[in-house]
Formats: sequence, structure tokens, C-alpha cells
Amino acid sequence: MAYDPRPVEPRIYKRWLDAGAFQPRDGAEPYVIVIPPPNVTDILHVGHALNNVIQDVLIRFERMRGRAAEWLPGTDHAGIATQNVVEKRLAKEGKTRFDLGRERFVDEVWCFVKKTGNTIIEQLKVIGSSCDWSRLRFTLDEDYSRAVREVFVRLWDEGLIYRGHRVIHWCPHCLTALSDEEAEHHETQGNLYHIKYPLEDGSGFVTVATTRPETMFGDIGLVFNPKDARYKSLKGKRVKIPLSGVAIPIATDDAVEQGFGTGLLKVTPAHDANDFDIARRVWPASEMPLVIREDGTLGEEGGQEATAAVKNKGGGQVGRDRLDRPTAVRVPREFVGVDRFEARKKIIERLRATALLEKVEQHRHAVRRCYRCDTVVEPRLSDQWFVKMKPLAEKVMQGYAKGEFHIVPERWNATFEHWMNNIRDWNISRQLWWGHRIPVFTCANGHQWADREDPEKCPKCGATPSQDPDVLDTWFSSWLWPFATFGWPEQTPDLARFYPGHTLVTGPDILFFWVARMLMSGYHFMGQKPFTTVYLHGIARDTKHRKMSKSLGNGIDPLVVVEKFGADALRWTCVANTALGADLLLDPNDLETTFAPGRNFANKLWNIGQFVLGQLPNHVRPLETVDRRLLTLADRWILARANNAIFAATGHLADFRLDEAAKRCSEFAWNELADWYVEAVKPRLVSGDEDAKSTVHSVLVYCFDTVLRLLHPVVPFITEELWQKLPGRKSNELLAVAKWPELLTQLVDSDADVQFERVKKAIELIRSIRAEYRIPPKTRLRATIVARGNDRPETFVGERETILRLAQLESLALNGAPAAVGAHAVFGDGSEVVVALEGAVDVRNECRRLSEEKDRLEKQLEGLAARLTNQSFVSRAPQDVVAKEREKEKAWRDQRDVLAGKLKSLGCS
RNA sequence: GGGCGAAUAGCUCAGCGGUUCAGAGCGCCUGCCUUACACGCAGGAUGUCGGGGGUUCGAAUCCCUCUUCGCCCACCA
Repeated sequence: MAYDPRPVEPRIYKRWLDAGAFQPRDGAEPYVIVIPPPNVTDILHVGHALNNVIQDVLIRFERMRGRAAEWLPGTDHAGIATQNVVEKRLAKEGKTRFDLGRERFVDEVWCFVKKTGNTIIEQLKVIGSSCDWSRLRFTLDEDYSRAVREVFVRLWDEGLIYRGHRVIHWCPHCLTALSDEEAEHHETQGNLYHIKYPLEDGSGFVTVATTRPETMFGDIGLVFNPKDARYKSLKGKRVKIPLSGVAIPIATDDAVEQGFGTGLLKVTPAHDANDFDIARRVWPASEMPLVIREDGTLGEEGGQEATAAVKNKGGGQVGRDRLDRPTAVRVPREFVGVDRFEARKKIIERLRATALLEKVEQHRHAVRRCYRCDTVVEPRLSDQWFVKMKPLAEKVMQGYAKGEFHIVPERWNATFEHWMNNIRDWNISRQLWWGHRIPVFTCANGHQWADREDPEKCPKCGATPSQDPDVLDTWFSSWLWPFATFGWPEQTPDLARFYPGHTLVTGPDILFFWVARMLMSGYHFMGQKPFTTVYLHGIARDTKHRKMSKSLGNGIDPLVVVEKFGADALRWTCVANTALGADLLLDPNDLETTFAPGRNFANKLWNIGQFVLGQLPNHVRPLETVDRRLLTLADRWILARANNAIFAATGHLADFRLDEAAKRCSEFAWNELADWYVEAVKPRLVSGDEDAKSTVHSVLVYCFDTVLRLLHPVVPFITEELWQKLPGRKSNELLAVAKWPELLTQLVDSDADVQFERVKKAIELIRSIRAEYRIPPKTRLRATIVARGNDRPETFVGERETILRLAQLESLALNGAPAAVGAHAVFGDGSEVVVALEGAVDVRNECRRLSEEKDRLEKQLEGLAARLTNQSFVSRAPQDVVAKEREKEKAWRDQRDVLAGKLKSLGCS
């Protein structure tokens, strides 16, 4: 009967919760992971699953190792994303947020968040996440918001926050400014339009190449490189902007590449950061006209066509160095109100019609898009709040240089260092309503300050202040996550106990957004690192290596996987298929192939359990009380393998090699315990005496108990379920908080390893012979084993029953005279196995088999001999390597000699 | 324009401080319902470890180079 996880998993999860198993234990050394808070509106996708499964494996591992494991969960208010979701819902009713007004809109969002915000939290439970739910946080919690405000005020007081008037990334869809990180580069096939600008004096045209003709009404001049001989005569002349006729000057600037386009650059300072810099150098007194409005349509800002968004913005944020608004109408009436891309087409048409379009070239270039809605971002001159990042980054890099924290896998170091060392100031203001409102106040007399409380009057003049209308970037709250969640700025016991944390598990996609900034806030406000290790795992992709996303429709719903295969299977696939930092590749079109291995493994574990538990009496002696003299070779072997698994799994988990740990455990459970030990032991269970049986019971329980513990972090549900059934379990014991297996060095037994390998080999050879001669499985065979060299006859004598059963033999002669007619195979130190095959044996076939085997050995020996006679090898290679090669050579030579003898006695040519 | 990563069995990928490392899962072939498991058992086949050079006694594994793919960063409009 197959294992059905569906009734088991919810029951087990509830038991953990009821027992408080996920609370950090008292008195122990803490081990802290803070969750990368998913957006409140998110529903679980495979990326979350991967991220949380990894964290859960680590936290469960450390919990079992005795640490006070604190995995702090929570959600992020996700300003833009959440506001967008609610606005979309409003749009269905034909409303905009402006219809509701700020206060009612925010209420609406809260309402939405309270209703749906726990979805992802509940889903995390379904996949087994062992978070400390008693400490669940939300970035808009009252306490948390206090921390955000405190941080803002402190940075303000330190002079690290300033009002900047510059070209920022503006999303015309989200109607807000974005940080540099939020505007993603996308390589795009575009056009380079060559446009003729008529000279004002009527003496002809100059041609300018641009990718963005729609910004031309915002041009304030043309520049060329001062070294460019072609245009020398143009200096000081003026051209008229086509279609608008506005006259603008021509000047020179070093930034212009002579080789690109025509070597003449149109300068649009309000819609291009580069042009902004040029304009400030070349025409410092010039105005910088905005010709694309916040919603992406053409037109002057503040004109009668101003958008609702503009109208609803509060005042009071005019920067002191702000340049004047344009005085003349620059955008021709026919383009006002036209979307920028529509306008581009129209403008090109009009230029073509008036013969001002010289040519259009194809041109690949990077376009920036909003990371939330994928809209092409509009560079736009505006006033925003910025954080000076350099002083913050420097503190981090000092700690980094001292090795106070590190990134795994290491290959991310270069990326991290480059970003940190070239850090740019952070635009933290967002023109949204959902988020932490910026605590900057301005009074009618122009006094401006940041305040921890909402002030009633200006502290300087007593005038009534107004608050900045914008909110803070979401990441300006989540960068405080490792300490704000524990009560900062209060010096709470939690903060003292759980800061700094230990491991931060996330994808490299938010290395800059979040990880780097948490490091900065941690060092700055807490005076030390927020965590020791940054573990960057891969990204969930489909088999075409495309990132899984809603828009591509290539996602996999983890809950569907749980329903079909079980949470353990989902977790297994996430863990076993991801080498350190590698992407997780899943096939959304073939869930069976993708997740069946995990389900199959769980089923195997279940059935091992069925067998083992079915054998056991109510009381099983603990292994340590078993008389060691009762242990057979098979017993000693499996105990050694178990301890090898403990050693390997522990080491791999400590090194974040979760896949290796999972695979070694699976190998132990399936290929060693089930395939060999359980099978080898069946004869003793059936016909052994009491001592033999009870010894087997003890060994089985030890091994099964051990592997359940080792596997628990990866497949917690089924291991807990099975572990509960082991004899002697007290009703209140839980595997989730049980002790991690300890390596018992007295059970490490390399001799048993070698000896039992010989037994296995002998069995495998007999099975091969059976298959080759097509002897039906039911036919019992007679075989002889002759032990030679270091292979001891006692080895095979001791495991006689095992060999008889697993090789399906009728009789086994040991070191007797091999049957004259039979199939031969050689192994180990020249030991031999012979299967009696009167009548069935084909001498010619035997000759072929044996001589092939002999040839193979000869060839290997040749290579070995070459190495061993090579003086540089013998002298330079490590001693133990040479010794091993010598041993190998001897064994192979013995095998070869035995084979040669066989061939001779069979009369092969 | 910089930086990083990947190319290994039909598929998806491990292995990368050098000498049983040529592996796993899935798929495939041949037998088996051998009383824990057909989500299983046993036995098999399959790769010039992307091309080329180099270092070395020895290289999927280190170095260089080329090719083909990804990703990140970047003010050639």
C-alpha cells in the first residue's frame, strides 16, 4: 500500500504547533534566521517554496542540534505592488484611488490586506515551515513603523538624507519615482532616428540621431565634441526644433562620442540623466523643460491638462535649487495629451512628411522598465528624497574586509563588492499612498524638519506645518528587518538575544534591494553585522531556463504539488535538485517526472518503516546494551554505514550542501539499509535464535531511527509520522525537537566495510551470471566461493545465509573444490565464485566472458604499471596514493592470474 | 563596454583543493507481483566530460583561447 501524505501532513503540523515545537528553546545558544518577508498580497509560488524549504532545512537542523532556533516570519507591505493590486480592484468598479481620496484609499488597502494578507502565511505552513509564528511581523505594524520613522529621523539628523533635484526613474503606470535598482535594464531592438534640425539663419540643416524623438520638444540645445572638426563652424549658431520651431543653441561638450550617430547630440535635460549633466555644464542658467507628464503623455507640467495625479499631490516640496519652469509653450498643440510612444510615431510621420527625417537605423539598446509593472520607465526631472549611501556602505565594507560576514557561494562576492564600491544615492520617496509616510514637515515660513511625532506647530516659528505627501520606498522599511522585528529601537530582550542573526537565505535577485541594505542598516544602527552568512540560492526556472512567472504562464503551484505528491515530495525536489546556489529547474509540463522521485522516496521510507515496525516487539534493547560479540558482519557493516551517513549529512548541512546531505541519506536508507541490510537480515528474523533476532531488532531500530533524524529537516512530515511509531516512544516526544544523531566512532568499522563489500560483490556476480545464462529467478543454483589473498573465508562463512538468500542459491560451498563445469567470476584479491551449471554451460561463452574480463584487467594493469614504474609519480605523488595504487595492482594481478588459470583449465584458446 | 556563470549518458543535472569520478534521477532494454514497497526488485546498454592549445607523472577537474548560451552591472544619445 502506498503512503498517502494527505491525511498525515496537516495532522503532524498541528501537533508541532500544539507542542510549541517552533519556539526557540530556553537557555540555549540562539540560531536565527529572519524570513525574507513575502509581499502581503503574494500567493505562494515555487520561488517562495524553494526559499522557505531551504530555510526550514537549516532551522530544523540547528534546532535538532540543540540551538535555540528562531525563524522569524513576516510579511512586507510592498508599497507599489499592493497599491497596484487594490487599484486594479477599484478599476473593476470603474473607480480610481483619486475618487476615494487618500484616507479612504488607505483604509481600503488595509481592509484588503487584513482579509487576504495571511494567505501566504497559511501556505508556508502547508509546506512545513517551522517558523516561530508567535513573532510574526508586518512592516506596517505599529512598532515596526516606529522603527522606520526613527531611522529616518536619525539619518536626517546625521545629514544623510537630502532633497535632490535630478532626473530619476519615473513609472508612468505606477505614477511614482523608482530607485535605480527598481528600474531594470532590458535589451531592446529599437531605432535610431536621424532628424534634421534647420539652422535658424536658414543656411541649411544639421542632423541629429536619437532613439527618443518624442523628447525633442524638451531639447535645450545641441552639442558636439570640441575635437570634432566637422562641426567647428556650428559653434554659436542656433537651430530650430522641428515641429515646434523653438530655437536652441549649439555648443560643445567632451561627453559626446564623435563616432556615435552623427556626432551631434540633442540635449534634453529633463528627460535624460546624461543630458541633465551636460546641460548643467554647458548651459547652467538654462531652464529644463519637462515635456512628458507623469502619466507618460506629452505636455507641459502644471498646464491645464495636468493629470489627476498631479493635481492630488501636495505642495511644499520645492527644492531650493530648482530651476525655473519653461516660459514658452514648447509642445505643439497636436501632441499634447498624446502618449509618448504614440507621439513618437506621430512625430516620425510628421518629420517624414516634411522631409526632416533623414533615415532610420535599427539600434539595439537597453531600455529600463519598472520592476513591478514592466512599463518602460521615463527618466524625469523631479524632486525626491535621497539617502547618502557612501558612509553606510563604507562601514559594511570594513566589516566585510575583516570577514565578519560572508556570502555563499563565493562567486557573488565580486558582484557584491562592485555594487557596494560604486554605490549611488538611494531615492527613497515614492509618490504613493500605501506605505510609511515621510516624516518631513514644512511650515509656511519654509522651516523644514523630520519628526518622530506629528507636530502641531513649527518649533521655530509656531506656524502650522504640513507633512510631505510621499511615502517611503518599501525597501526603506525592510532593510531594518533583522532588528526592527525584534523591537528596535527599544532595547528588548528579544533584540539582545536574537541580534545579530546567523543565516540569511535568499535569491541573488534581491542582493542589492535588500541584503546589501540590511547590512548597511545593521552596521549603522546596531553597530554590527545583521548575520554571518548570506546564502544565495538559485532561482526557480522552467526547463527552458526561463524564470517562472505569471506572465509566461510557466509557473508551478506548490499547493497543487502538495496535493498530488505531498509536501515532503515538493521539499525533496527543492532540496535534492539544487546544488549550492544553482538554479532549480522544474518542468511545469511534467509534474510527474519532476516530483515523483520525492514521492517515491517518501514511499520507500514508508515501506521500510512498515517492514521494520512489523518485525519489532514492544521492547527493543538499545543498541548500546547489545553484546558486541553478537554482531554479524552485516550488522557491523550497516552500523558503519549509518555512522558514515551521520558524518556526511552533518558535514554537508553545515556547509550548506543540502543536496549532498539529502542524497547521502537517501542512499543510506534505500541502497544500503533497504536493499542490502534488510534483505540480508531476513533469514535471521525468520529462523534465528532469540539472541540473533533481538540483535537485529536493535540494529534495525538504531539505523532507522538514525536515518529518520537525519532526514527530518528535508522531509519532516513522513519522518515524524514514522518516528512516532518506533517502540518506546513517549507520547509527548517529537522528532522535530529530538536530538541530532551523534557520530559513534566505535561503530565506524572500515574492516566491516571492506568485508561486506566482498559479500555484496559475490552476490552480484552470481546474479549477473544468472541473468547472462537466462536462468529463471526461481531456479536455485549451487555455487562455490573460494577466498584468496586477504579475502577471508570466514567472511563468507559468516554471511552464508545472506548469500544463499540474495543469490537464490540451493547450496554454497566455501573454499571447496569448485565445480568442474560452471560459470566463473573473479573478484577481490583473486577470490573466485563459481556457479555450477551442468549442461547449461557454454564453454565458448565462458571463454569469451573470462578472456574479456582478463583483457580489461590487463589493460588496467598496464596503465597502473606505467604509473608505478614512473619515477616522478612514485617520488612526487603523495605516499598514500602510491601505496593505494600498489595494493590495487596486486589485487588486479591476482585476479588476472586466477582468470588465466581458469582459461587454461577450460581449454580456451 | 565591463563582470559572473554554464557547456558531462536520450533528457535534467551532480562531480571541479589532480590519480576506482566517468556519476545520479528520469527515460531505455531484459527478467521478475522473491509475503515492506511495481511509487517496487534484479540484471543491462549509453558519454572522444563543447573545440583547440598549455601546465603536470597524471586534467571533466588547473591555465589560456575559441564557439554557443544565460545572468548581472553600465549615462554611446
